[in-house]
Amino acid sequence: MYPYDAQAIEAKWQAFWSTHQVNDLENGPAAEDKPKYYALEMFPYPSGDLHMGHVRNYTIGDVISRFKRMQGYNVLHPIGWDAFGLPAENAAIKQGSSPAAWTFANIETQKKSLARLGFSYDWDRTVVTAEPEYYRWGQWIFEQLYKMGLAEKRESAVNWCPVDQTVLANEQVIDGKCWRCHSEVEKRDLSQWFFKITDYAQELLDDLDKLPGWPTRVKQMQANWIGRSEGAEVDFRLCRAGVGDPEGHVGSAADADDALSSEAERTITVFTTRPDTLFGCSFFLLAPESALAAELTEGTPYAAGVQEVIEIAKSASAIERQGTERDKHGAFTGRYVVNPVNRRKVPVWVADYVLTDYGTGAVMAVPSGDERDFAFARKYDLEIPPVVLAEDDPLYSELASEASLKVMDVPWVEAFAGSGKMVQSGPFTGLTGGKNSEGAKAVIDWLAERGLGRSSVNFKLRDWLISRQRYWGNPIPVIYCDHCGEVLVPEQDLPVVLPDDVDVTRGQTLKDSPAFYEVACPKCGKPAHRETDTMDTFTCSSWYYLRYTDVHNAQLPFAKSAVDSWLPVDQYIGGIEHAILHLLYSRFFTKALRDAGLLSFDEPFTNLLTQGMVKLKGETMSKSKGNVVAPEDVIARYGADTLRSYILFMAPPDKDLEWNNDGLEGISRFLHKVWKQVYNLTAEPQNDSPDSKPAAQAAANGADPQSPADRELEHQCHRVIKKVTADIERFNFNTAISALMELTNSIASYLKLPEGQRDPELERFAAFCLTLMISPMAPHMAEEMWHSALGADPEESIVHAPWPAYDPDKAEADQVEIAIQLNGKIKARIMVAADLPDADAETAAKETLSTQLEGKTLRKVIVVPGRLVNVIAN
RNA sequence: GCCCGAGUGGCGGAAUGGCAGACGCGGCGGUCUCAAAAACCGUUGCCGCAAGGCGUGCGAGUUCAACUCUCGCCUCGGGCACCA
Repeated sequence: MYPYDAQAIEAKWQAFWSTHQVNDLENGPAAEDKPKYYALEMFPYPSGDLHMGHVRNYTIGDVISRFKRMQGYNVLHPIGWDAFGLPAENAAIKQGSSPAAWTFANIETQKKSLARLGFSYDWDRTVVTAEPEYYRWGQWIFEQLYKMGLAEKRESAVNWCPVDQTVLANEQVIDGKCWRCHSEVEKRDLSQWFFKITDYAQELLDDLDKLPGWPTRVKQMQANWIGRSEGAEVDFRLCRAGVGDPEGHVGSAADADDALSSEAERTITVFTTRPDTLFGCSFFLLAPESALAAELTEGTPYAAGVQEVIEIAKSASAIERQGTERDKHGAFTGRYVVNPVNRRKVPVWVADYVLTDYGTGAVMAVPSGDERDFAFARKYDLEIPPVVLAEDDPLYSELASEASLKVMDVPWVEAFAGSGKMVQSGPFTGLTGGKNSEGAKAVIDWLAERGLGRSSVNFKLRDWLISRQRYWGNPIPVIYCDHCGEVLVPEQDLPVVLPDDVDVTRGQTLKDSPAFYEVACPKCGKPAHRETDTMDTFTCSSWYYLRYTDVHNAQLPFAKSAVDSWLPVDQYIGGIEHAILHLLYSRFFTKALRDAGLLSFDEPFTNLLTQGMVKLKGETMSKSKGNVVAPEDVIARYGADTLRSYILFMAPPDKDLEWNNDGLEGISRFLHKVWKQVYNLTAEPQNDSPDSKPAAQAAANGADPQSPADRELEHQCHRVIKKVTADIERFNFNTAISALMELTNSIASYLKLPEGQRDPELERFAAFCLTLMISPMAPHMAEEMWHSALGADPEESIVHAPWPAYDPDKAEADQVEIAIQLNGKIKARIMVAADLPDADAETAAKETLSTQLEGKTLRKVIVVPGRLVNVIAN
């Protein structure tokens, strides 16, 4: 035996794995009879070297990959880089270099670190999104989506980050701030490219049910984000201008008749989830910045009021967004609409809490049933007629059978938004009211019969804004021609290559590269210019997992046969921060590409593991806080195997991990112990069998243990194989390592026996088990022991060794300790045979408790085999 | 406000409704050593000399038996939030 020198061993085997390409996927016929397994970790963004979060993510994926390989799967385990994006530009500006130089240098750094950690990637399948071989196909996919009507350019109010000088998708605005630089996001009206993810809103929601292997938390977050609401559209007729009282209060039915009969004005449709409260609608609201509000008030004395609300909304947004209770602002427009259900004439106001881009931008206000409308009505002194009441409300007994509106104001301090009984609601009075209630359905039916409304569904999800006014991204393959308009770059001209003559350090953009910008129209040949926006980096990461299956394809982004045989990803692993962003976009891409006929599955990731963060003293590690533990420092001191094992052992993978240097010492001690034991176990003089494969032989033959100590060690080996196998399958890596520690403790006891009393075959078997089982976590050390202690074929890697099997009989103990309870309280523990019949266990328990049972009446005896006997007596 | 999680020794954490605290860290005691480190051995939930008692955020309930299931709270973490 020689001392465990992690640095030397790790360098040696990393070189071996690299030259022998042990982790490359065998695509040959030999692999065809093996089941496929696609293990994937979210690829890194190359911003500097790897941090502990990466190490955790990739260690988990590596253990799963190695384990599955040993179990006989054909494992696809690739890596790549999400290489476009703003940080590269910012770094380039800061350092006076180029985004490409910075990015590719970081990729080299990370590549070395990944190799230094011993991760078993198929390096032949690496994908880098900033390389034309990859982004070409991103452009191609854009064109497919365009042809399907899923990509379009349109004018819209969009999120604009003034610091990063670009627009942002809804998903990239967190609490009103830019997800990257945290500056306040503004609204701007711009013409931008969108992917129509909303076309898939319903399917994206429904198919969450097809993902039992995803954490409920993530599914819940996506469901919230998609935000489906069921309800109805209701048509309100706008009264002719000049009708109504100037106060802006509810008018009479006669007024309404007058307004409607004299001139059929336009219809304004609203969306509501509470059609059952329609009778309680006492005013009507428009978003202040809506075109309709401007149109209705233009040239009237009310225009100034509306303008004021718009100003308030703009100026106060920063502060008010932070507050829990935002003050509401509104103004009367001078106009009225007619409530279709009772023909009451209600005033139209603008209110800053009405969103332009949800529903129709217009709202029927029911102050008695909606908190916001209630607050607005109180502030502007508008009527609050009660229409849905809780049955224990004192008002209810008074109004239970009242069909017409009598009570115009509720005495409450807040709105009642719950389920209750409908009152003052004409023919619907007495029905149950509430979301999706019988009353709501009855009102929808009534409206639908008369053509005044219809059931409807709304989503919070917005289309995905993919334009970015930045250089370092995938160019949008579109040319603008004065004659032909918007023209796609012909497929044979792809990729549109990102030019390298743009100097971002001088604030240049793609427009400043004439060679890029000035171009002939592909249709008419006349001078035209290219789109200068690039695509959101999330478009690059929405399909990289497909490209891995067919990285070198020069005809297509991937062959259908390749993705259909490898996908969906069996296990995806990454951080919770992508619960909505990347994971929602990727699901959308998969569905869109399926509809384009490019693949034939519905969901990209069957199982998802969201790993917890690595923290130091309760805080997230970050360079700016200066509380970073650098992986390279830990590797330099202890080696990669120790770091990997430590990170697996300290916490279950989905929980946050608190960094602790003492724990690191502990795991290091454990690995040294394993090393020492494996060499001690195999140090016995061997029976001169140089040619055979002793390890495999030991496993096949098993041992023939004689002594109780032999039987105990053998049992422990089988028990631990069973446990470690089950634990890794459930990703309980921490308890898998605990079980291996237990095995080393058993081996330590066995090794205390004098040499003559130990069975060399059994010792080899124990060494064999320990080495194989630790190999997914500590692969370098395992590989060294596999060869130098267990005598494996010098050309073969432990990567390809089969996972050890256990004998179910031997995995169970012969003797077990059972608890003897009297009335549920433990009184004694006794050793019995594991297969002791219940009747005998009962007898043994009664004997044990004989003195305590004296003078008592036996009521009942419960025997749980192998665990306990509970005697009930009094 | 709404929706998810999570609360177990000094610490990280274990427990298909069946012996709470596996495993590790730390602590204490010891062997070896001139000494220390390393290594190894023993011990370690709390109170108690002991017998024994108390213990999984709090309060009820179901059960022979509850960390685990049910109901009602408390605290912490996360997500969403004027979505009609």
